[in-house]
This record gives sequence, structure tokens and C-alpha cells, in this order.
Amino acid sequence: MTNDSSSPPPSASSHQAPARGGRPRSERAHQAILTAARELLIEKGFAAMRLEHVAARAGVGKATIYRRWASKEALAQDLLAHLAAPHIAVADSGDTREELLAAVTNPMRAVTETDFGPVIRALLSQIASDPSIGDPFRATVVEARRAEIAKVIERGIARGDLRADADAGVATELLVGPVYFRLMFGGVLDLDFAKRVVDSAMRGFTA
Amino acid sequence: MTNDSSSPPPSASSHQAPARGGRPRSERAHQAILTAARELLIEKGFAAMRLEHVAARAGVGKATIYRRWASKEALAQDLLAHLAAPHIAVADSGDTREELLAAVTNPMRAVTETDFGPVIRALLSQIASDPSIGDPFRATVVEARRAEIAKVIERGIARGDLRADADAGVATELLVGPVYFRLMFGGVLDLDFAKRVVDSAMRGFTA
Amino acid sequence: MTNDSSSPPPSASSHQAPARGGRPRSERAHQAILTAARELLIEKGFAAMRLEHVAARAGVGKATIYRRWASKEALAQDLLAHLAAPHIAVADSGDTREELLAAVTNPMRAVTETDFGPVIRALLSQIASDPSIGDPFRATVVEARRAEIAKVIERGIARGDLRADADAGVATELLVGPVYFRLMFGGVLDLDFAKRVVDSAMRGFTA
Amino acid sequence: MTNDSSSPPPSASSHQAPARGGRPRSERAHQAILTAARELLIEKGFAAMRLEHVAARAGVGKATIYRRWASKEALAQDLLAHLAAPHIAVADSGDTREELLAAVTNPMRAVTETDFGPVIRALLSQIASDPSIGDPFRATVVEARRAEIAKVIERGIARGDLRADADAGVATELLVGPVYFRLMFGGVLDLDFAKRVVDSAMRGFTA
DNA sequence: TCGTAAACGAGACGGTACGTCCTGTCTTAAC
DNA sequence: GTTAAGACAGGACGTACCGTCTCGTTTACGA
Repeated sequence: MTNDSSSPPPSASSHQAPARGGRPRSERAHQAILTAARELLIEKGFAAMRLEHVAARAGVGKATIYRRWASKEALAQDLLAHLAAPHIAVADSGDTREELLAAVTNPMRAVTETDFGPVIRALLSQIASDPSIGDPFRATVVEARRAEIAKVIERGIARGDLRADADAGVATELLVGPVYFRLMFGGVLDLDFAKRVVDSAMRGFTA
Repeated sequence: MTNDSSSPPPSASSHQAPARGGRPRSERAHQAILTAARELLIEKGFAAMRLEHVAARAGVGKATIYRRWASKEALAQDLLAHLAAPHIAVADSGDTREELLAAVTNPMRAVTETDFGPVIRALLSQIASDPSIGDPFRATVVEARRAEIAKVIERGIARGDLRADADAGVATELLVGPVYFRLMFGGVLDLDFAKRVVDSAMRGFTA
Repeated sequence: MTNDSSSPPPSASSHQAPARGGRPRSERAHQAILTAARELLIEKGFAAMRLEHVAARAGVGKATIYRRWASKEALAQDLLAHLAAPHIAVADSGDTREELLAAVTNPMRAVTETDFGPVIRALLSQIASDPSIGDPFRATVVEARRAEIAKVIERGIARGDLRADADAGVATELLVGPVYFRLMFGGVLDLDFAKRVVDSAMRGFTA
Repeated sequence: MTNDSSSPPPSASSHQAPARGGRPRSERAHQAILTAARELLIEKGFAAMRLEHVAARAGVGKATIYRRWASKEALAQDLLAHLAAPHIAVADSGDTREELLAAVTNPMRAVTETDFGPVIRALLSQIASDPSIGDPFRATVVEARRAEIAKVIERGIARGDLRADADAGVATELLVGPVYFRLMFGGVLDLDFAKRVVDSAMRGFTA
């Protein structure tokens, strides 16, 4: 992208006013809306979350919400992106097992210890069915995590800890899939679970 | 009120009329409702599916729906249970790898080749967040699949194909988790994918 | 009217449901809406009368109002027609002056002693500017009054009380115009005023 | 704050800026607002006239309107007063019938040939129901017309053309009432009508 | 020739109401 | 006593304006 930033539809985020004169948009209102939306999304779920109630809880007029986000979906996606970002990176620790464990515990902790858990729980259907939420989420959060895990596998192969033909193309599924499976379908999500997933994935089932 | 047989909630299924005199319930209406509900759930998603539209498409009054299901959730769960049942069992084939592959391809085919796919996609949030849908689903479908896979692992160990300490407690997550991960977050769901999941899970990543 | 009653738009009144099956429209709701609308129209005026408040005061959903009247204007016009009807007729009393006085006091009393006063005050602009209200009002109420006064003039001429060329074409304007003038632009509306209007109109100003 | 001359409400008109330093009010903006307001009042009526649209059409910010007029009512009343003023005076012509005719044709022409017609049509309800518009209108326009007609009657009596007890207290109602009656309730407003009103009022109906 | 001060166009603010739609319940006539 | 039809009270939708409040800019006056 080399254009000089003048294109009106703010492709990625929703933060900018459409520029020029007039009273600037209130940052206070913006944050109040995001907070109220997160709370109500968690309390009521996506379907039962009412923008009318978000506005009331944020102490804001409905128009102030619609000025920034075109729909409930867009607001929810913004929320999701903000919450997911901090729990993706896996640092190069020198210890391959430790890094694989981090690949499991990162999403697990995000999901059990932060608001990302209830929020993504509330939005699973939308991510899976509604491209207007799903596509941006896949393009950013999911791809970032996949890339991070691919690097873990590469480093493990380079260290000689993992076999040379370890399948990086399904590693994310094998390591993170179990976490989301239990998020949806129940089962404890603790460190022991994470370790058993990593052990099984490393050693395999075969005798 | 002195009768004791008229209590409305039919504990298990929703199929029986409360018996007694009067015009019997129409089987035609029942099927028409389920079909219309399935179609609209797939077309619009759970949140945007309107009982008003279900009634209209089924050529039925709204009261006829409420007489049989207490809520939109109950109707959706009924739909889900009917669609999930046929894709769980894994036959004893004598070949452990083949059985593990079936444990992956069973849910994968259900999800890609039948209406179970779009329906569960539409209901993921409800399953994850709403116990009134999630609990029955977990208690039946998920537990049945978990038990089926546990038997596969047991048979594999008995045959000597799998190591004695293969962790059956996370095997379902390792084999089926990847399928749901891709269902939600994108990625092809084909036989090659299933084989790579099974291979990785059997051999492990370690050198 | 000889048509077979199947035409859907109820040309005159707003009372009939569009017929056939289903729950019939509630007469209680209908009356409650009319009462609440009359009260609020008088209290607040036409412009500041809110259908939301009419609904609330009547204990009715907004849709129940919109099912019967297409707009605030239609509801107001219905109100007006009901209130105007009883104050038009002038009985043949045998006394011409008495009948002319009745032609003045009839609208004067309607306007000062009944709800017709505040209601028409609130609707003057609509009657004068909006044919959808004005035309029906003119065709019924105004024409009826004009015909009634024409008969009074005729009887007066027949009795020899009025000159043979008394101009019936402007008699309504001369007798009723003053009442509406004061309704709009202020001035007392009492029996003395009515008598002075009648005296002036009978004797004329000329020496 | 210790000054006592800065109090904002300019008692009579709306034209003066509150004086002192600063940029003077723009006469261009003032006229543009009045023009846009007149057009929209005529096009849409008082209730549907939006200050937001007035501002847009005048190419002016909303605050610029509110700086000059406290409300939509005040703006409308200003409009009305400006338009009514030129059609009130009745010159002493020496001919009583001619002057009485002028008393009828003055408001008739204002109403049929100038913007005063559509404007007052749009404001009748407000004049009749809302003292904030009605009182100033009565105090200026109506009283001025009443005084003008009283002088016509006086001159007519002095000339011996009218009877000594001709009732000046209802003359305005008798002469102008018919014009407003037809403005509201329909009927042609032409010279023939004016002459018939004057003839009837002068000669009376009595034989 | 500069502040100082107010008005300017623009547009966001917290609200209220709009007219539509949907929910879950209720009421009818027909079968 | 179930059916299709449809009215009911309630309440959220997304839009449109209200009257107020910043903004950054423009225009005049007095120091």
C-alpha cells in the first residue's frame, strides 16, 4: 500500500472520525462502549446482546455507537481482535518442549483467565458461519498463531529435538484444536491437560 | 387441578402429544416444522432464525410450534441431536490405523457432507455458552464419541499396535479437535488432512 | 353501497379488521386508544402528540395503533369526525332570528364546551394544508353545516322574515366565520357575541 | 461576572447581536435562514419542518439559528410577522363601500397572492393553541387589523354612510372572518366573493 | 498590528421518538 | 382439543432530529 491514506472507508479499525471539521469523536465514549459491549456480550451472549443496552450502560446515545461501528457484528469483531492479540506469541526459549507447551497454554490461559474466553465462546457461531466476522478473525488471529507455531516446529527441527518431517501443517490443529474442543464441548482446561496434549503429540500413540 | 398425567414437559423427546382425547397431533406439521427450522437455521444462523418465519415456511401457526418445543433453543437442540447420531460409531475393523482414521473422518464427513455441518456451525456459541443446549449435547453426542474412541485406543493397545500408556483421555481431543478447529477457523477438511492428523498423532513429532 | 364488502382498504372508517380467521380486534383497545389520543392531543397539541405516549397511556402496543390507523393524521381525523357530528343540525323553530342564532351558537358551543374545541384548534393547520385531513372534513362536516344554514335562509325567506335576495352563498361565512375567527385569533365567545353577530348580519351596517 | 447589560434575551426582535466585541452577526446568514425556513415551512408544514434541514438549506450551522431564535416557534412567528405587516392598512378613500371592500380584499390578497397564505395556513394550529406564537400574533397583526377596521367604521358613520350604532366590535369578524373561513374550509377567494360579503354585511339579510 | 472576543460551518454529543419487526401468549372459527 | 390465522402487550431495531457542545477558522474592534 502506497496511497496517501486519504481513502475514506477505514478498512481495518473503526477508530478514526471521517476527518475534517466538527467536534472530534470522544475517546471516553469509545472506551465506555467497548467496555459495556464486552460485559454484555459475556453476560448475555451475542444473540441476546442489545445495542440499546450497550448504549444505556455506556451512558451513550445509540447514534454514537452506529457512528463508529456499522453493526453489532462489527463491534463484536473489534472486541475480539483487541482481546486476542496479547496471547499469541511464543518466545524462543531454547527448550522445544517448553515452547510446545506454551503453544497450548497460551490459548488455554487466554480462554480460562481472560475475557477472551467468554467473548470467543459467544462468538464461535459467528466466526464459523458469518464471513464478516470470521474472515477478519482468521486473517489476523488464526494466521498469526499458525505462523507462531510453525516457527516453534522449525526451531525444534533445527535443534534436532523434532523429526525432520514433523508436519507443521497440522501442528496447530493438534496442539490448539484440543483446547478449543474442550472449550466448546467441556472438560477441564488445566496445566495437566496441556502437558498430556504435548506429551501425546510429541511421542505419538504408536508402540 | 387434581390430575397427574397432564404435566406438560415431556421429559425426553418432544414427539408425544400429551395424549388423551381430541384431535391427534399432525405428524405432517411436525416434520414440516423440523425441515423449515433446519433450512432457516442453515440459511440465517441461530440468532437470525425467526420462529415466525419457521411457522410461515412450514405452513403452520406459531402456537403449533410452541405446543411441541418450549423455545427456539429446544427446537435447535432437537435438530442437532437427530443429525449428530448417525456419525459416531467406529466399527472394529481389525486395523488400528483404519479405526483411528475413521475416528477423524466420521465427524469430518458429518460436518462437510451433511446438514450437521451448517447446523452445528450455527449452534457452536449456544453449545459453548448456553447449558440448556450444551449440556444435553455433551451428555449424548460428545460422550458417545469419547467412549467410541476410548474403545479404539483399547483395541489398539490390545493388538499391540499402540503403546500401553497411550493417553485415551486426550485421544478424542487430539483426533477430533483438529476437525472442529478447521470447521471454526478455516482450512480444508479432506482425506489428506485426516491422514496427516492420524499419522502425526500416531508417530508424534519427536525425533 | 352495493359492493360485496371484500375490498381490503376500508374506505371510510377504520374500525373493521380485514376479516377472516384469527383473533378479532379488541374493542377495548380501540376505545382506549381513541381516549388516550384525544387527551394527549388536547394536552400537547398535534405536533407534540406522540404515538408512543398514546400507546403507553392506552396500555397498548404501538403495533395495535398502526394496525388500525396508518398515521397520526388518520387517527386525528377519525377523532375530529366523531366529535364534530353532533353540533351541526339547526331545528325548524318557526322563529328565524332564533334559528340564525342557533347557526352561530352551535359551532360556538361545540368549540367552547366540548372537546371539539381543543381538537380542532390542534388540527386547523392540517385541515387547511393537508388534503388527506382537510378533504374528508370539508366533504362531511363543512358541507353539512353549509346545507343546514342554507335551509335556515330558505325558511326565513319563505316566512317573509328575510329579503328574497339574501345571499345564502355567503351566509355560512358571515355567521360561522366570526366564530372561527375568534377561535383562532382570540376574543370572547359568548352569547352576547353571538347575538351581536346575528343582529349585525340581519340588519347590516348601512344607515 | 459583574456586568448587568449582557443578559441574552433581546426583548423585542431577534436581530441584534448582544453587542460588544467579537465578530458581528452575518446578515447573509440571517436572510438565508429566513428564506430557507419560509420555503420549508410552506413545503412541509410546521410540524414536519426540521431546523436541521433549514440549517442545511441555508448553508449554516444549527448553532447559528439557535443564536438568533430560541425555538422553531420563535422563528416561525418572526416569519409570520414580517409577511403579515404589509397587508393591514386601509387608506381613507372617501368612499365607505370601497374601504369596506379593502378590509376584505387586503387579507384575501395577502392570503392568495403572497407567501403569507401558505405560511399562515401552516401556522394556524400554533396560533390557535400555542400562546408563544399566538399571543404576539394577536397583539400585533390582529389588533392592528381590528384598529384599522374600527377606523373605517368610524369614518363611515361620520360620513353618514353607516348607521350610528353599527357594531364596530364585530365588524372585523364579519368582514375578515369569511376570508379565513374559506382559507381553512375551502371555497373560492375572489373579488366576487369579497363583494358579496361586503354587500351582505352592509345591507343585512332582513327584509 | 496585534491580541481579544464572538460568530462562523461542521459535526459529535446524550436523548427521544419514529415506524417496523419479532416474541411468546391469547382468542377466534373451522375441523 | 388441535388446527391456521392473526391480534395482543412488550420491547429492540436502525434512522432521524432535537438542542447542546466542542472544534478550528474567520472577522471585526480596540489597545
